[in-house]
Amino acid sequence: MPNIKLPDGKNINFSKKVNGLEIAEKISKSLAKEALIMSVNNDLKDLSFEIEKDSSVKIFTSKDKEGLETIRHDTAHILAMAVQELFPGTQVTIGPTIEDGFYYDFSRKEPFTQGDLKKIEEKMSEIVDRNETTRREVWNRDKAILHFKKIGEKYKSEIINEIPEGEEVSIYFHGKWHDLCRGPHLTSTGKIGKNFKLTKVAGAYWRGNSNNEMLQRIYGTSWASKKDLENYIKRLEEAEKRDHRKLGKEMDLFHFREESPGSVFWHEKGWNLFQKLIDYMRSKQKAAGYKEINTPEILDRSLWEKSGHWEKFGEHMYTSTTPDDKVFAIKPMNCPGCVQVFNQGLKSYRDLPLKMSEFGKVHRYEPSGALHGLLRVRAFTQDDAHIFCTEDQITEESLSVTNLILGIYKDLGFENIILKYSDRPKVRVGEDKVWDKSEAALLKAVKASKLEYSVNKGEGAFYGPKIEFVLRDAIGRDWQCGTLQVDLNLPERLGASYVDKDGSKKVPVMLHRALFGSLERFIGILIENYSGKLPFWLSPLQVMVIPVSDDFNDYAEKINKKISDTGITSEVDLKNHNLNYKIREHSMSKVPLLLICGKKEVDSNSVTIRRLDSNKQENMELKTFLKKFADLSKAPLN
RNA sequence: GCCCUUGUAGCUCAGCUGGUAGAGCAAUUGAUUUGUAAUCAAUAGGUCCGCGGUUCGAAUCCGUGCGGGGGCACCA
Repeated sequence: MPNIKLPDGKNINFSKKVNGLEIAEKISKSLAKEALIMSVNNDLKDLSFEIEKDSSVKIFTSKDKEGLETIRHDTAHILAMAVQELFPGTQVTIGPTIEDGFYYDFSRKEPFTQGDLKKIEEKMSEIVDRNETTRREVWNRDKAILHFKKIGEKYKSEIINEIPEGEEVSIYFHGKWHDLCRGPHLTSTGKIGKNFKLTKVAGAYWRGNSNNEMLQRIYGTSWASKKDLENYIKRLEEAEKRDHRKLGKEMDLFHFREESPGSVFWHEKGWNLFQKLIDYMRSKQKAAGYKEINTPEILDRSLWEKSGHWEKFGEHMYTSTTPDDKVFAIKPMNCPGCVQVFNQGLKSYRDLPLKMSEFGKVHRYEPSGALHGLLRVRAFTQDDAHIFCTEDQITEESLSVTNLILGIYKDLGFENIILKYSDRPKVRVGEDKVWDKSEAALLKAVKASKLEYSVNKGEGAFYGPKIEFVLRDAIGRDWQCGTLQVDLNLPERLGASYVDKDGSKKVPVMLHRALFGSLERFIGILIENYSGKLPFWLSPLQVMVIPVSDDFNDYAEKINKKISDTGITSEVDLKNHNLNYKIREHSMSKVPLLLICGKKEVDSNSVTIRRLDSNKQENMELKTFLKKFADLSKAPLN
């Protein structure tokens, strides 16, 4: 006689054991129709699960996260089913849900082609139409292992083998097809609907380990309604439109070429943007008490051995042998060079905290498959700094770094920031006592920032705990940018010391910090965030002056000169094209302000502004224009 | 690095099953003198990514190297 408690507090009594569907029917006809799965005392269960004891039950539909996830999970099953019907001999492995969709990994000799995806999709639709009933069975472990071995599913039997003793081995049947699965699942294949799409095929290592066999992964997406699916596809298209590689080309900012994969060839405009960012940060850092330095790009092998990079980082380092057989490495990080600057001359406790910044270009030999436009390169410029301080100064210095970073992100249009705090990993250097102290100091700074943060246990660097700054862009994507790391290792390794109050030599604590991490990467993020429509002050070309016809070329050149003289980056377009053509061309290359001049403007010594993405015309006197935009064209420094 | 995929004019792309390449835009020249997102015409432009092979003949087929893209692994 189970008494079922519903989320709204109501109770329903049943005279005998009852399943989810029956409960839903009792609540309402429409709920029964839409019900997908349920939770019984907070455990997700199939609707067919029979409840014998008093329980709290919640029914989920496609409007709930749980419902949608189950739809995706079922779609993954149906994908596997379709693949095995079409391509007998293909082995199944795992098929979880992921953000916005699902995937399934298969083992099969022949690769799946794009054409196969179409066929598989059709087969999936067919399976949905067949509306095969789902049945759950609990099997004995050994029987299950034997069974999957016998039918040639060695990956499945391997998985079952690793299910802890005592845990149920549940097998889900959709018609005849069956798979080991934890569940829960929908009552039949018809329930998933047809709002799915297979998106791509890719390779993936079995169990995510690069020593293992490479499987074939099919990605897909599945939604509660056709509209949701369409919206998702629109979202992908929107992201594609913002692709910085495409916009970089269109805006003439940079390019890549074969001779130096993963290294940027900056064009005039891109380099202008790059320099603007550096100038801006330079001012901000100066105001925050940093001293900018610069250290060699190429340093002797012995330094890298001492710092530990040779051993820990060697496979990512470019090296160079001179004609007289000396071995140098091109720096992959700036820290050793910076410590050497600290080491030059005696340092006193009075010098601490000593903050040294460096826009250092580093080279790292990244695996070819990792390269991705500006976002993952082999040569990049870090907005790096190292703060030498005492243990007692860690919290205060971390806070001041956090404030600096947040201010800068805000100026650049990012206000949605999350912190990730990582503490000691298993393999590490330094005494636990020192770790205790530095972790506490760093965490205190994290809390004081009042930002949302997550703790990543054991994810810190081997030399110290760290904070990472993650920013969320205009279309909701997260990018990890800044970082702040406590280093309990390097200063000692490289023999850094200062003279304390009592005259004794002490080893300073070093904080590594980067604001964006990589200028190259950050520019990529900026472009995508703004769809190339950068804020006025960052635009590499701020103004394009366009005469209505040749007759006004002189006037156009004259005002272009005046505008340029105020520090605004301006050009004039005297090409033999009509006005419409020029407006289109410069709009597409994302120039924020177009100044049109013709007879009207000459007569009144004025300009007519057309802003990017607006077809309104604003006429104003040249004087007014200069006054209004000269300041806006500069970095927002207080 | 691994799997799949891809590489044709400055850019975007066409070129079926092998017969030494084509469009649009851009460029150049000329005409046009334009008032808010493509004026018209002519001209020029190519080691079809590199190397090797099959073939009478290769942009096309095969091998290999390099680069790009999508993932996986990596992001110390």
